[in-house]
Amino acid sequence: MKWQELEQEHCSLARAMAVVGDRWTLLVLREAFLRVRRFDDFQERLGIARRVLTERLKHLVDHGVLEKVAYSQTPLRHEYRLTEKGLGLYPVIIGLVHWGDAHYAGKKGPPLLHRHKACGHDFRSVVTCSECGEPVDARSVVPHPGPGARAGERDGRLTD
Amino acid sequence: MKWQELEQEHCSLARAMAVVGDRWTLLVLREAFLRVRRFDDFQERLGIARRVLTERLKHLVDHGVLEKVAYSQTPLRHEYRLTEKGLGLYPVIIGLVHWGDAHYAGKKGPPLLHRHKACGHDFRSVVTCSECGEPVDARSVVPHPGPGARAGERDGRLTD
DNA sequence: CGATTAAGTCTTGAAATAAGACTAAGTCAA
DNA sequence: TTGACTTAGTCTTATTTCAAGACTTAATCG
Repeated sequence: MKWQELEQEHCSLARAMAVVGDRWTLLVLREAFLRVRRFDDFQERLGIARRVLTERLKHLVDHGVLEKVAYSQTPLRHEYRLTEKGLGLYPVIIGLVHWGDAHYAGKKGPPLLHRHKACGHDFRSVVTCSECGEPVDARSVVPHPGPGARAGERDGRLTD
Repeated sequence: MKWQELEQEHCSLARAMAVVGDRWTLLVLREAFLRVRRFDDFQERLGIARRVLTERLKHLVDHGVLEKVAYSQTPLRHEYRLTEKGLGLYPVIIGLVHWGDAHYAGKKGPPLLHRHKACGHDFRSVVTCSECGEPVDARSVVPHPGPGARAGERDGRLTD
């Protein structure tokens, strides 16, 4: 399968991966969530090849994850900001960070903590059910075909 | 930056990306969460090049995300199963799926729904704060250096 | 025996990446 | 008004990775 064909895939994860699933994109977004906005800042902090960064930023802008906003008219300069759609990736980012913290932090603990403004505490993210509010993990979920499933869809199968 | 150098990085997200951040790995894990376990099944469902699949599975096994378990002695055959560490990636997977559902599902709705066994409802994942239980989004979080931060760490900076 | 299954390995041409030099257009300081 | 600097890229080249699919190995099945 070619990578671009992913966008045509039926699965939501595949489509999400077509947008954010390459080696660099989530690292670019990490920086964006840390309020990095300018080309050279992304480049320097990540050590990414400039040509690749150009392409990734364009891809993210094309998909509405970032927007290019002028912050100066003379000379004309732009910066990249997360859109609402981009902010919607926060659960993914924080999930990866907390998984990394859990398994790869050194003895001293994680390099970065996250404080919840509303309650003032450093927190871990807990995924809960939108319907009952209880925490959810992989074993407590059963996937099944939804309204957008095609006939013969294999996903959601429960065979074992 | 070379891709392998990511493992040396200090940031938890970077380290997580070194394990699961390539084009194919999260799709392999999606299948694993759908209880796909065998080489040929992964290969066929994903259309991934066999050489690349071999490499990815080995990488995931080396990092303790999957484990290789014999399910037959004669002939000797193995399957790949998620470990506890691998199951810990569920929040990331479900986050990506729900983001994909929100932005890329067709008119009919998402192709796959997720039922919470405990309450019996199809649900969306809601990220909440481990300390106060309230929902959390990007804007309600302030990152700041943690115990594992190095002097001069740039992450967590709040400059704007 | 010959076909089939499972889990890979190997080969080859095509595509993506890393590293860093170079460019364009404007600002600032002397 | 020249020369250094800033920002946001583009371009080039060598290296690495990937896609596609043929081939391999070892055992079972009919």
